[in-house]
Formats: sequence, structure tokens, C-alpha cells
Amino acid sequence: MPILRLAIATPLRRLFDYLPPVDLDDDAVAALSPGCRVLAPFGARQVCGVLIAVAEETEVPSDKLRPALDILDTTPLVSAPVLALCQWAAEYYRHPAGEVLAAAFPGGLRRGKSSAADTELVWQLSERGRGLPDGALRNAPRQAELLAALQQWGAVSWERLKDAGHSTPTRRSLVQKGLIEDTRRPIEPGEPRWREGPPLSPEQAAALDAVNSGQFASYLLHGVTGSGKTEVYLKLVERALAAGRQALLLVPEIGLTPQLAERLARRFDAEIAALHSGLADGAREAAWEAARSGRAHIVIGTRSAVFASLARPGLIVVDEEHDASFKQQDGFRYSARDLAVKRGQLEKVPVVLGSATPSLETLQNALAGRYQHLRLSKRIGDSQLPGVDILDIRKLPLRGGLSEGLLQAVAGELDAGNQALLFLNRRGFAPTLQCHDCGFIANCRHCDARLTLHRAAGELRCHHCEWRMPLPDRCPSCNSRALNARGVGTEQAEAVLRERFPDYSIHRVDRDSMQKRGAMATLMDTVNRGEPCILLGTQMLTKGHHFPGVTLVGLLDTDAALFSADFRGPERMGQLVTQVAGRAGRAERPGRVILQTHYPDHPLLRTLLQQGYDNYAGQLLEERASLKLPPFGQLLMLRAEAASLDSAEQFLAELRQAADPGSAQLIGPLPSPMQRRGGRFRAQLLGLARNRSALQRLAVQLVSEAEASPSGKRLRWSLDIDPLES
DNA sequence: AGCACGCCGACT
DNA sequence: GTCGGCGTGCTC
Repeated sequence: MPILRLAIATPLRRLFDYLPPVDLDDDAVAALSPGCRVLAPFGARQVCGVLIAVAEETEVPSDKLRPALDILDTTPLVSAPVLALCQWAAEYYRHPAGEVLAAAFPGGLRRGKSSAADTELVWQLSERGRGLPDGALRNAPRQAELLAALQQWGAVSWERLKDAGHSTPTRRSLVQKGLIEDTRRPIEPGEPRWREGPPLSPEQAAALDAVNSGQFASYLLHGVTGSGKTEVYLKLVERALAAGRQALLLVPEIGLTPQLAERLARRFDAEIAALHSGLADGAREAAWEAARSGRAHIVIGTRSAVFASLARPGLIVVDEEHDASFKQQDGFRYSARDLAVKRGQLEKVPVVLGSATPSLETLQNALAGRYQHLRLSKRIGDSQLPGVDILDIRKLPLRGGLSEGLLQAVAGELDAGNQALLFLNRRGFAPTLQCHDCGFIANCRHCDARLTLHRAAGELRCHHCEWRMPLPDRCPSCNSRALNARGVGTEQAEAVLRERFPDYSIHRVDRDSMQKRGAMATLMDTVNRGEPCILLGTQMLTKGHHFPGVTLVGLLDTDAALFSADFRGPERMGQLVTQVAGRAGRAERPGRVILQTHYPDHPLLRTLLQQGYDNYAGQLLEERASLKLPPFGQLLMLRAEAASLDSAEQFLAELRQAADPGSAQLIGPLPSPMQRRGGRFRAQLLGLARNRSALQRLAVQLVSEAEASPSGKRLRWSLDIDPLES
């Protein structure tokens, strides 16, 4: 008896076996392909699972086996390579296969909705029409013509017949005689076209030549900002399209990086499907289906798009591969960048990872020869990569986080008709509210975090949970009125800049000011008109935007990054500073970067600024190697969240006891960096292994212990393989 | 995760 | 006497 093996969206880490639906005959069962959705009874409810395999045997006792109810798809909804990718990911991340598969579908299809297949209505000869003897329609020349057209063309859309001069009454008559009929068939992809791009620089041409289409290999396209990585992507896409294939491009956040989408649209006269979280269900399904059916030539999307099936894959690009948003931080904690590489291997297509500031993982892969290292070291045109001036702000008075020296530099640029970009990675007015009389500090009720003062909203807000409260006018502890804002956020810097530069426009760019949809696009339009102005913002400003008029970049306060507790702190700092600095002097105007710091002699800062990101990253790699940290060791994190820190730690201690780490090392349980968050206490257990297989062995043990543990059922726990935060 | 079953407090 | 609280256990 054949057995249907289904992945079902449940936290249970196993597949579920079913008998075939009772009304399905053996031939139909034999013809089933993995990747089809199957409706099945599951406990007291009906669920939609994905067929993983048709097996001959099962270990499930026969009294437990139930027949499935229905097969929902005739062709697999997930392509074979994507199905293989999902299974690989379920193993690698030790995550339930059903939930992994759920990430591979848009919501509606997950719940069993019929697939919104890309079909069109076409007309063709019926059986009777095909058997009609010549000259049978002598008395109806119009009908005879239509019939002849269909004989010649096969199945065609009504559009095409209308264009050829056939009329609806003629068609109706033929339908009435049963000579023609309509049917639905998949839409044929259109023929993509593209415009000629600018000539490539020798470096760009060399990078393009190095990429072998039609076979798997990974490439690091390592190019300084402004060196023309995007143009290389476009040429690669062009090549894929010319070969009749589709291109998949992954970007960190589509809303924040519209440039790539715009440039694709301008260059290619082709179907482009965009997949990101901002889409309504319908639009998302349509884009997903366009990718799967092959109608879309180019698919651009955020991390979940790594699971979009492609009918004719030809290229995978991961832009800004170092960006942390490729790692999902909750639930199924996958790295879309790493899965993109795995997918390239399964699909047998090249994978290009692009960045000006590659992650240490990717860089090491390139240095070790696992990825081919393609460098673009020269900026296109005459633009110069700016040098960075350190501005020692020790003992200097600051207003809104700005020193007089920086303010004067801004004034100079504005007067010269240029634009300035100021970076401050802290939104709100001030990160802390403190009482000058008693020292009271406003903390969140639910987290180990200070409340941020948002003056315009008249509120204190927690940036880690939903908690907010009206701004008190007296100290809750001693009733004094001497409440002071400590520290500086973008809102405060903005106020100071407005006062100092009343004649220039000042654009604040952070999550608070860019809430409205399209706000970023409007801003970009305004700024790119080129009038002198100040852009002041958080990380949002650093993600890939081009500001050709910006000639001065100021970094107000990056000192905190120098003292991060996380071993990835220095890496992130280097990427951030380099990316922000890269916003200056993109066009013909030379740029200038000023970095304010209290630690002008900090060795990390000196290395980064004097020797550049690549050498800096090289040094960080040496450190990681000596400590056996990633990418030279493999890391996992098991986190527990409970009503008390004690129970979270006890649970983890129990797991540690039970586990036999072998050559791997277990660290903890330790309280998480922010012990209490959203009212729950968090503790973690870290595992550090020499290689992937040792890490896998450890992960398997920890998960099976956690699942078997009775305390594991009373609290929330999660496993993160290759965590970014630790 | 859902959903059912199961055993103890406030209601028509 | 029932409606319903959420503890515990199961899902092929």
C-alpha cells in the first residue's frame, strides 16, 4: 500500500504518513509528484500539507493511519529544487519541515486555496472541428476562414483572432455547431527585451566574464561603493534572459532599496515580479505565481523570496549580502544568503553575492577559494572615495550631538550649494530621561531598557516592546520638576539643525518620520532635485540610496559600536562606517567624511580609517581564527524565555547536563543580553563547534532533549543555527 | 500551534 | 444543576 508522506505546518519536527485518498486509484497515486498540496485530517481538524514523498512502507501502526482527503494540485506548487532546499533547510536549521514549507508559500495557498494559476482563455478546434471534411462550410465563408485560422495556429487567444479580422458572431456560430471550443492554458512568457547599458569598465568586464552561466558556482562581487556592482548585476540578468532563463535578485529591504528595482525596470522591457512583505495577499500570490509559472523574467524580493519557485532559473544575486536582514530573527531563523548559495547548488545556477563590505563569513569563503573573488576597486567616472577625518570631540561642547566643527563644515557645504548627510543611529529626542534631583531613570516596565523620549509625540517609548506612556512633568520618584533629557536622538539633532540653518530644508529620515508609505520615494525625489539641504537619519539612510548631491557625510556618534559586547560588534561597526562614508561624493563632486568620536586613538577605528575595510576585515578574521569563532568555528544558540529567569536557566542547565557535546563546547546558561524583554526573562546556551557536522550533532541532541523535557513544554525555547546576535 | 478532554468555581 | 476556566496530551 503506498503511503503519502506529508509536511504539515505544526511545531512537531517530523513528517506525517497517510493513506491515499479513498477515491484515488493506484495509477493516480503512482503519478503523484512531491510538491503538491494534500488536504488531510489532522487530529480534530483538516490541514493542508505538502507531499514530500510517496513511500512504500511506514513505521506508523496501521490503526493510526488515516486516509488523506484530497489532492489539491495536479502539478507541484513547489519546484523540485525548492522542495529539496526546504528539506535541506529543515535539517540544517533543525526546524519543523511543515513550517519551513509554509515559508515557501504565500499565505492563501498555505491554507489550501486553489492556486491562482497563470492561465488565459484560448480558442481551438473541437474534435468535430478537426474531423470536418474540406468544403463543408462553403456557405459560410467567414466561419470557414476562422476555422482555417485555427487549423493553422492551433490554440490562440481571442485577441489574436480579433486582430486578424474575425468577429464574435462568427465565433458563436462555430461554437453552436460544436466545431470550436475554448479552454484555459498557461500564459506563455513574453519575449524580454532590454536597452544597451553603459560600456563596462575593465574591472566590470572581467567580473562579468568570470561568471559562468549555466552551472553552479558562488561568487563574491566585492566592489567599493560607486564601483558599479549594479551594472554587473544588470549584465548578468541580461545574459540569463538572453538564454531564456529567469533571474532571482535578493535585496535586504525592498522598500528601502528601490533603486535596483527601478534600474531593472528602466533597463528591461520584461516581466518583473516583486516579492516583499509590504504586498497585499493578492499581489503577493500573483508575483509568486508569475515566478513559478515562468512568466516573470526577473524576480526581485526580500529574504523570503529565496523560496520562490522558478520555472527556468538562470541566476541568483544577493545584493548587500552582509546585511543582517537576510537573517530571519524569529520563528524559522534562516539565512536567506546562505540558502541562496545552497539553492544555486541545487538549481545548478551561479550565485553572485555582492557587497562593498562583505561579511567575514563570505570574505573567508572567498579567501579560501570556495567562492570566486571578483573585485571592483575603482569608482566609476571621476568620483573619488572620500577620506575620513576624525574629529576629536573630547571636551568640546556639543549641541544636539553636533560639535561646532561639524556644524561649520555643514554650513560650508550648504553655502557652496551642496548637500550634507548626518548619521545618528538613534531615533527619538533622547535615549534617556533622568531626574536631576534624585537620579531616577525612566525604565520600561517590561524590558531591561530605558524609555526613549519622543518629544514631538509627548511620550516615553520603549524601543523593544509596545510600551509607551505620556511624558511625565514631575519625577515619579521624588516629584521634582528637574527631569532632564540625556543623550541625543535624531529628533533633537533635527531641532538644533533647524535653529542653526533656518534657511535650508532639513530632512529627518528614521522609522518615525518615514512611517507613511511612499514617504521615502517622495524624499528621494526632493533631495535628488539637488537643492542644498541636510539629510539627518538612522541606518535607514545607509541602505543603498544614491544621493549624488551629498558632498559631506557626518557621523555624530558611533562610539557605542566600539565597545559592543557582541563579538560581531567590530565587524558591524566597520560595515556601517564604510557604508555611510560611501554615500558621499558619488558624482563628480569630491566628498568629505567627518567622524566625531571620543576615542580618536581607538585601534579599531584607526585600522578601519587608515587601512580601509578590506584590511580591517582581514585583521578581524585573524582574531576570529585565533578564537575559533565564526567563520572558523560554528555557533548555535538555544534561547529560553520564561516568566522567571530561574526557570529559563534551569531548563537550559538541564539540557546542558543531558547533552554530550563531544568536541564541541557549551557555554552557559547565561542571561541574554537584554535579560527581560516584553515581560519575559531570557537566557541562552551557546554551542561552539569546530565544524558543521559537530554542530549538527550537538543541535540534534539539544533539540531532542528540549522536546523530551517536561519543563520545555512550560516555556518557550528556540534554536538559532548561525546566530547573528549573541 | 490548534484542538479536545478533563476536572473545579459562579451563574440561569 | 450547567457554562466555562485553562492544565495536559495528542496530532500519521
